[in-house]
Amino acid sequence: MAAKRRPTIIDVARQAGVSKSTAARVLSGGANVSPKVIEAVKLAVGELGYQRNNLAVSMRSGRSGLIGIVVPDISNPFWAEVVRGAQDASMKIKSSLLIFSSDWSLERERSHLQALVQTRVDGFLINAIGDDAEALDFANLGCPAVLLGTTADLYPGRSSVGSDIAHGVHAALDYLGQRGHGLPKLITGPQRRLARAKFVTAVNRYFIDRDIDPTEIEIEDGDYTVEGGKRAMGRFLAKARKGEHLTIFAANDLMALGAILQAREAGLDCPKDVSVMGFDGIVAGEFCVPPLTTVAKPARPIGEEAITVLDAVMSDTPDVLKRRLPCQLIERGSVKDLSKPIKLAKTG
Amino acid sequence: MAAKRRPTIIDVARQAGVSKSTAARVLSGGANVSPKVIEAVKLAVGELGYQRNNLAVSMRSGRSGLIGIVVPDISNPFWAEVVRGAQDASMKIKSSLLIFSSDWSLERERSHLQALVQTRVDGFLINAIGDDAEALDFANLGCPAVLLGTTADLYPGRSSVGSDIAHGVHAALDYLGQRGHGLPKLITGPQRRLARAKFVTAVNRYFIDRDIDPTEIEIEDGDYTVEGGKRAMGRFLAKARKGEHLTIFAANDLMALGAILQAREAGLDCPKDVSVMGFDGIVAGEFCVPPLTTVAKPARPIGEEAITVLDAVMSDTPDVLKRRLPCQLIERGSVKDLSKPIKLAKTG
DNA sequence: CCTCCTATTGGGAACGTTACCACAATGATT
DNA sequence: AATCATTGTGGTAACGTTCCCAATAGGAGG
Repeated sequence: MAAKRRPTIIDVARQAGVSKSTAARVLSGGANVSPKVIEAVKLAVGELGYQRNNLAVSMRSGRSGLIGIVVPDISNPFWAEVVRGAQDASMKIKSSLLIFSSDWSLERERSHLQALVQTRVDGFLINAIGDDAEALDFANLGCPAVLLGTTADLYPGRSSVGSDIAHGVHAALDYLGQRGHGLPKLITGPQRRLARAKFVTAVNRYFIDRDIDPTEIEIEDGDYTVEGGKRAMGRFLAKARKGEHLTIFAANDLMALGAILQAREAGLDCPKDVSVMGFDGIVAGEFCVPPLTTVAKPARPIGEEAITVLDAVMSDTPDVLKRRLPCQLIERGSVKDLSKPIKLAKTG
Repeated sequence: MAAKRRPTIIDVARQAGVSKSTAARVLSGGANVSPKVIEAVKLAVGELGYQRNNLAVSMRSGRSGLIGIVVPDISNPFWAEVVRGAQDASMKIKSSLLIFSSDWSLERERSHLQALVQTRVDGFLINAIGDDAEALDFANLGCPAVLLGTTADLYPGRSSVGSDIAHGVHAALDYLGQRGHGLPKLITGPQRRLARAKFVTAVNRYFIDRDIDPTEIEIEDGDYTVEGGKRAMGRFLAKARKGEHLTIFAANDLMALGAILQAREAGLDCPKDVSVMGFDGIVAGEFCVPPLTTVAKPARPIGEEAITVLDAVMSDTPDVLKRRLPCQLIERGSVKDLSKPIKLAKTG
């Protein structure tokens, strides 16, 4: 088939009987155009079905209206939510979102970054994979960037938006304390990672600030999966005293879910025999039994705020903005109330 | 700060002491270039940190390397998974993905579509919102498109990729039959929507093909949310006979989850008193109690396949491809096995 | 020595848009 | 009546790339 060429502004101008300068003026809503010309051009646009070629505009203006976002995995509900927030916010600044999943691979991350630069995005959001030495060097990219999440602290010169983990941990531990729980046992992420260090540090700090020695806190490592949570819980159960009420604080919801499942398999009931506090706020926690009490990270607001900050960075604001959005405790049903001093047979 | 301009191929050429034509030849790996020139140009590229400007390439070549995808909501786990599949597949054809959420709004859909056309995407994937009269007219867009999901049938001239709902319904009903269940009660989506019609039709067809009259099947409408599922289940429970084992087949997992929760609130146990079959395969169903038996739509393969088909369409293949990917039954724990105590007598 | 062929290189146009400048026509001001 | 500002319009360059064509050099063959 003939696959007829898309009409350009020149076609519009010819159809309207004016020069392309004049047509461009009409299209950009510029002043100083006679009413009859405006009408003629708009008519021509309608007849031809003219659609502005943003590629040409981008090249000419040096602004592509494209924003990149690189997350570990877009199919992960948390990151999907972040992307959603970013998308909503970028629509407001008339930009489109280009997404990439790095799959926690440094190599992919690098390749995505190159693609972004070559596409001439106006800026990008990224959850950087590299944790320390591997940390990627953004500086020479010469492109506005805002970091997402915890690893942002490794790049002091870059703006970032993440959740306030210390605040979330604080809220969770406050809640556990109110409900009469002592030192919780932690199920964390893999060792030697910044995310884990931040979580553990926040817990320790909380107790130190209250003159409580946190060194006795038991920790088992997971890998942020349900299976990892089950295994960690299995280890806790193996060394637990008979009849002891276990209080678990998991570093993410999937591991918390695993802990609950593992307890059930061991014949223990949550929240009667075991209390579990999660960290994330994924939807799955809403429907499990018992529904998971957790600390929700503000995923969507993180995405929105990141775009706002990026917009500021793109408008060559020189200062570095580091935003930490507060987490929110979501009380559901996986933590028992032990605060009643009298031992009683509660309605389970 | 000076914000120095990004180097162009002209800068590279100057640095290497050759013309831009020659530099371009080297960069495109073209033949007929002397070895020393190749080396000089590559050196210059390294020194200057030259990155090809894809905007210019796109304009010149008429191919942007951009693919759009419009889904109802990227934060919905199902669609996130589809997007992930599309992303992986588009990487293989060296394209980047531009995402948009339509939020089931026709107006937004239209605006996104315009943005896509103006960005000069090479093609796009879309889960069209319009169900009938509202159906969007893609034809005049003059841009390769592949439709995602059930509404694709409304556009006979367009290629599409979706799940084989009839196949999934078939698998689910086969399973229920094997486990000794009779006619299930249906919790469907809102009336007067194509998706609902497809679901109900598939159920009816299944029974008619087996000489079973499906007209007695009870249906309650939901809205694809947990709350909607709970309300629908509440209505079923209100009219259920005492001691009757209820067999529920929900048109999506969230409503199935709602049904389970509602049953529990009514003091009924799933799967002892109530059996629930879902449809979707979302992760939340994996961790609820009981874990949800469901039919998983092949979300990621749909995304991948859609890009493959789009690639074919973009290479001006004239034929229309309509792909239906098979669903997969995921047996977990929400359907009771009634086949042992009761001998099923075939009616008809 | 002249011609032809090949290998290598440079020049220029084109993709579609916008911004700037120049120009003409009109009306207002001196 | 001459000058000036205002309004409307058209021409052209530039963004960065690739592709086509022309041009040059050197060597081979007559």
